[in-house]
Amino acid sequence: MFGINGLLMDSSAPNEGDFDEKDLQLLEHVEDDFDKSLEELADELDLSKSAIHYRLKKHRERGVIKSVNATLDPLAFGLNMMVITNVSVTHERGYAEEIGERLSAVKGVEQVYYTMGDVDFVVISRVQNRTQMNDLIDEIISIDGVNETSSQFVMNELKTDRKVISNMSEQMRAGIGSRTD
Amino acid sequence: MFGINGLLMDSSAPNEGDFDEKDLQLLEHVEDDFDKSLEELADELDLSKSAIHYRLKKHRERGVIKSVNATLDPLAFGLNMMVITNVSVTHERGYAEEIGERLSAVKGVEQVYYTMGDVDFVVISRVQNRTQMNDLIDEIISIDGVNETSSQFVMNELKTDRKVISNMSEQMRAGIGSRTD
DNA sequence: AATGAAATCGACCAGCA
DNA sequence: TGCTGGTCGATTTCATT
Repeated sequence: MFGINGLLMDSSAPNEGDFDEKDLQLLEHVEDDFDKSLEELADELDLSKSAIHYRLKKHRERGVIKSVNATLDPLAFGLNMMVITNVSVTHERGYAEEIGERLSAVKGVEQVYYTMGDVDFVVISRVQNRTQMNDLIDEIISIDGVNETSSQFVMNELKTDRKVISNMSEQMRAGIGSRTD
Repeated sequence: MFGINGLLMDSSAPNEGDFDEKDLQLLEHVEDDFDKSLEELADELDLSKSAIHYRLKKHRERGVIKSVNATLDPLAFGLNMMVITNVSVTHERGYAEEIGERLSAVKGVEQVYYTMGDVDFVVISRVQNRTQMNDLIDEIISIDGVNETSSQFVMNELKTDRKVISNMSEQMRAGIGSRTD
């Protein structure tokens, strides 16, 4: 269950790459901004409006486009403090998954990663003030199996975007579909 | 026009909260799924289609909704390895910002945080294979001013969503607008 | 996989509470 | 300021190639 690739390659079918350059351009565009009209996209990519629509639909059906979401400004809700917490747990195997779920359920927690090495989980959270930060860390510590935590306060979010495609190098773009690991 | 708060309410203004319960519900919905039709949203929130449209437009104009984006599946592009890298830098102040920019520009890097404490940057990256992972870490090390790095391989992404609103506790929801830190 | 026509949906406006 | 109802234009869908 916890194989190296096991959890990353699960259920929702790892869609093998089958993209031409137009697809990558299109996906890069909509990843960055889904408000663009079909016409704009059609012009930029030199395709007909219908073709754009057809491709988008296909990518949705195949799960390449998982969803379309509004991106909200956390500051608009007073969420101006961010913390990165390293969590180590007591190694009674089997509990890891449950602890991960518990961590994910803590209010204010935004990201949870299970990692190899001495630190077991990396938890990224967002809160409004110091009181909430203390409460959040207390809640994490109180989870059964959590051994030790150490937190770093984020002073500046330099990059937070999830732009999968524009983050890729040329090499990565070339490597789509090929499995050379 | 420019009252007591005038200067605080300017242009790029961290938008002070001014949300009723309907706003929060609406924003929670569109943050989770922007594909819902105005009609669906109108039904769920007991408002007219026009009212939903009106509110969404307002939130956009105020920057509460920063953008609308397609969320892509990284696995569809073979990006099935994730690394969290702690980067410490030589403390010649003033360089930090430039180093942050350089880190952000490295292909494959998804998130960069500048933190307090002994570790200076936390960098989260996504690559397709071990070769790319090594290349990426080499590139980070080669950045001028970077002192030391230590990386953790991510075995499982338990939570990666940026659902600002659904991640908030009741206390946080109540705390919108009030500044009690 | 792409097209064009027909049905559906969202954007905008003037007016109103 | 927030909302309504109606109109117009854009988008989605579908039958065809």
